[in-house]
Amino acid sequence: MNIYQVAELAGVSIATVSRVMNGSDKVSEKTRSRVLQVIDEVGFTPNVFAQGLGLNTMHTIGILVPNISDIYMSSAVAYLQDSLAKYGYDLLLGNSGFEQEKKEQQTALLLSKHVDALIYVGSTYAGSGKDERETDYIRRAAEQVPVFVINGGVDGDNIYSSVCEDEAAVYNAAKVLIKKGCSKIWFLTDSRSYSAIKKRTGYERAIEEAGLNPVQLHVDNRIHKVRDYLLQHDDLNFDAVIAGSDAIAIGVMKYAVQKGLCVPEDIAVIGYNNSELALACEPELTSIDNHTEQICRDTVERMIKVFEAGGAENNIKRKLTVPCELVERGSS
Amino acid sequence: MNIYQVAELAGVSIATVSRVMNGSDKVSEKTRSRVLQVIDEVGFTPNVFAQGLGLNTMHTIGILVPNISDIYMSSAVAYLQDSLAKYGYDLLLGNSGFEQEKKEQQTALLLSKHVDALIYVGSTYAGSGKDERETDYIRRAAEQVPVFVINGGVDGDNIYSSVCEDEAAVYNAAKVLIKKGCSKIWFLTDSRSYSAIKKRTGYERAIEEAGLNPVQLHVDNRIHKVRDYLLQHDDLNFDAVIAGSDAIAIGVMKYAVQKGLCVPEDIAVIGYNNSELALACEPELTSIDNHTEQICRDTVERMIKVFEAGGAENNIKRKLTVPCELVERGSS
DNA sequence: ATGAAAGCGCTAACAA
DNA sequence: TTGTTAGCGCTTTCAT
Repeated sequence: MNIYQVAELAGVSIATVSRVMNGSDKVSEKTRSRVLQVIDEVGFTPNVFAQGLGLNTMHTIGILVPNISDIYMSSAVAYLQDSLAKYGYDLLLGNSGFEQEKKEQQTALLLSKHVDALIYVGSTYAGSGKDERETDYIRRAAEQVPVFVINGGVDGDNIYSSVCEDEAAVYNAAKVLIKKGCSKIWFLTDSRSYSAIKKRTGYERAIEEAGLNPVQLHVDNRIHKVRDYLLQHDDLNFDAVIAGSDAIAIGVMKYAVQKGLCVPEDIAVIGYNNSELALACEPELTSIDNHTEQICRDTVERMIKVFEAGGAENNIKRKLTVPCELVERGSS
Repeated sequence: MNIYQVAELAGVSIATVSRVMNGSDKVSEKTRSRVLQVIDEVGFTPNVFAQGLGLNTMHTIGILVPNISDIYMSSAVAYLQDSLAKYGYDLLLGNSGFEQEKKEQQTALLLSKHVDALIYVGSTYAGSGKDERETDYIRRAAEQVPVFVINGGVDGDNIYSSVCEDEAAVYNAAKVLIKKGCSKIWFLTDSRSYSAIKKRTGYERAIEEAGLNPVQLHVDNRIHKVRDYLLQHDDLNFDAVIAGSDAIAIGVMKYAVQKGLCVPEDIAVIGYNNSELALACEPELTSIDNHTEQICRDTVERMIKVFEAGGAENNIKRKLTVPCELVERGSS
């Protein structure tokens, strides 16, 4: 069923049908209702390809995540999907992994589908901050469509980012541990991304201010991997750990169990993301919540505004900063 | 950059460029390499809308999940995405929730984007099994594109489903508990879907065979909700629980902690899905693994076969049955 | 092996 | 208010 057949049945031209479909006000009530009647009867839906070919949009947003099975990413996608649906946008999903090449490749792929905007979820897309060229592909993408980066700062025209105050969050978390009397506080992370660096900076600042010694370990973001890694080293002597994710934090708790140590008495543990995992362990995990839901919803709101501005000069904020919150539970 | 400009630069007609892009063998080596050269230089990518308009496909698969932030669904999506990418397919994602109306609506939406196939993830799409009409919208969708249901059996033309042997899995799990001496084994679930019913059937069969008394509770799929629900009732007397999900199982463990009961000595617990949550708790959770990864990969393989058959009569299995596996850990 | 041209279904500019 | 028509960029059939 296409627009020609509908036009025929309604006894009007295709232009009129198109007008009705697009809610033009230059159609008489009579005609409109007749056309709507036919549309309804035959169940006509416009062909999105034909629409897209002319308008060069399909009301679809491309979303890139490094790993959709990560509980943090998948919640973000859920929030985005929910917000986008309210504005009638669909979601084309890419899973890019953490490698530069795949990120670029997936970006090209989404762009080739003519998405209306691109949303990158995760600080991995902001690169390590060492080399500007790491994020060049994002700037290139931004030449075609507005780009949004969730939880990562990328500079450039047509790029809008939201970052959470990871540095302050970890700084505060470390302070809390110090105040509780911990003196050998270690920092465990799985990533060398932009946000991982900010976290570390906050960590080091707090530790050094207190005249303590910062120790950082690099581990996999998997519960058992972390536990096993720690068990293999017998030169460990920390009395607290701040982790770059909840899974890592729980890995530390597993290590404690094996060693017969108590959390938080012998080892205090603080995780990151405040995911469902934080509620699963015992004691439950103190975790830094970076307000993903709010960031996602704000991002969609900004996106709509950018669309409305239509590429014109606008005063929409390029960089949004969102505070984190330390959710204290039994592990600290 | 479009095909006309490429043709111009290469000094050939658009037909030839099109042939080169599509790997036709009716192009001389000379011409081919000249065209490829130009394509590469100018970075030409064919417009997918124009392609789609003619061919009515965009090499995109629609995936529907009830809740992408659920760890089980998001892993499934990750596996699907990964397998699909190998065949050059992208993924249009819909989050439908559990309500009939939204499911139908999202289905229509994905179909309107002319996806090449539809994949439903989760037994919720198989309905409760009480009323055939609940799944009519799936059969209607299948008139347009091949439909695949992961973890749910739906009958109909052009519909391919994979179900795991939930009944046998729960039956065996219950047997294991009985053998360990448990006599008050309860079943907790959050769902009334097809697979929930199969699980219950397996549970009841094992319990009744042993001359015991089946008790089923209906709860939310949230750790703390389950714990609080149980805490509010003081007429509970179970010595084992089989749960419809890992989150529910962990909720039970939380209840045990509050009550000062030991797992598995006082209460043995078995979860479902073998997700990351099962590793986060202490003791770690015995859980039924329904081999999502394998199901997802098989589904994609079957999809490709269906495409190759091109709607012709084929002997591709309509219903795939996959066994589950009880992964025993400390909680049972 | 290559080119010309029709057609895919829609939107929007222009005419009436 | 309504209709006519020219694109949008590609694939494919039919000539050559």
